Amino acid sequence: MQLQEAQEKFIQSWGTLGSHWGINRTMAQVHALLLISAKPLSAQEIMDALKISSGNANMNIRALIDWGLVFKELKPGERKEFFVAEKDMWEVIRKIIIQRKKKELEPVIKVLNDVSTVDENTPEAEEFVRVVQDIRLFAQKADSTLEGLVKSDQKWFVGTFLNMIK
Amino acid sequence: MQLQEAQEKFIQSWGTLGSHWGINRTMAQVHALLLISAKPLSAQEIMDALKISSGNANMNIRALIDWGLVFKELKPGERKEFFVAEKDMWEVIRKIIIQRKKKELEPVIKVLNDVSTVDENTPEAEEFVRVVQDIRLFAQKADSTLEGLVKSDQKWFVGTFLNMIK
DNA sequence: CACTACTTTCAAAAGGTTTTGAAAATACAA
DNA sequence: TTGTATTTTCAAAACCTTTTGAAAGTAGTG
Repeated sequence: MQLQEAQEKFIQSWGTLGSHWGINRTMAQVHALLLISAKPLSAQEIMDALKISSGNANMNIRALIDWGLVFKELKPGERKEFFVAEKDMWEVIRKIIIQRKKKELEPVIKVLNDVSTVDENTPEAEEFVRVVQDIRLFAQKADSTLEGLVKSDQKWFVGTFLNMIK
Repeated sequence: MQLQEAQEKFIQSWGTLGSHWGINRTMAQVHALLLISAKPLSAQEIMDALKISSGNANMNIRALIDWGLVFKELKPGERKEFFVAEKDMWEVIRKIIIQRKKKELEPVIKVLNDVSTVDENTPEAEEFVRVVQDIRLFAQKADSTLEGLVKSDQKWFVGTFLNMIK
C-alpha cells in the first residue's frame, strides 16, 4: 500500500472512532494528521491536508489544545504557529478519560446522589431507590478506578491491564 | 424529594449519559424508564410517560432489544406486548461493550492492520508505521481485555476492578 | 369473514451539530 | 504608523440524526 493512501485511511478511521468517543470527526482527523506527521504543522498545512476552512481548523485545534492532545509550538523567526500531537497513546487515553470523567461521570454521580434521597414509602419508591443505589455503587467504583488510573503512571496501568487478561 | 421528580431527573440524566455512549437520548430514556419501573410496561405506557410518538417508541424499544438491554414479555390473555429492562448493571455494561467493541474497535483494528503494511522507505513512512504499530498494540490489548471481560462472570470482574484501585 | 387493538413503516419535518468564509482582530515588521 | 501575514469570530448554510404521525400491516376475537 502507498503511504498516502495509508495515511488517508488512517485519518478517516481515526475520525470515525473519535466521533464515537466525544471527539468530533474533524477534531479527531486533525489529531490523526498531527499524530502521523513527522514534523509540526501550521494551521494552513492542516487546512490544506484535510480540506477544511480556517474557522473549522482554528476551532478544532483549539479544542485539541484544551484537551491536552495537541501542543502549540513556536519556531524562532516564524510568525505563524505550529502544532504537534501528544503521541504517547497512554497519555492520549488519560487525557480523554479526564475530560469524559469530568463532563459525564461526575454530573451523573451528582444526580444519583440527589435522587437517592427520595422517601421509600411505596413499592415504586423502593424499587427506584434500589435501582439507583445499585447504579450509584457502580458509578462510584468506576469513578475511583478512573481516578486512580489518571493519577497512575503508564507502567502500572499496563501491568494491571495485562494482569486482567492474564 | 418527591418520587416523580426524582424519576424524571433520573431519566433525563440517563438520557444525557447514554447520548455520550452510542445510545441515543430517547433509547437511553426508555431504558431508564424501564429500569426504575417495578413492573413491565407496554409501548403505550412508554409513549405516555416519555411523551414520544409510536414510531419513536417502537424504533428505540427494538434497538434496546437488539442490544440485549430490554426484553419482551407477553402476559397471558393480553394482546399487547410488555417490556422489562435488564437491571443487572454489570450485564448492562457487558451488553454495551459487546456492541461498541463490534462496531468500533474491531473495524479500527482492521484498518490498522491494513495500513501497517506500507513500505518504510522514507522518514515519513517510518514515522507513520511507528505510530500505527504503537496504536495497534494498544488496540489489540484493549480488544483482548474487553473480550476477557465480556466472557467473564460478574464476580471476577468486580474483583479485578477493585484490585486495580487497591 | 369483519372488527378491533396493537405494531410497524417511512417520508417529511424538526432539531441539533458542524462547517464555511467573510470580516474583524491581532501581531509583527518595516 | 502602515502594511501584511496570521488567527479568531460568528451568522448563515450545509449536513446529519431524530422524531413525528398517518397509513399500512398484523394478529387475535367474535
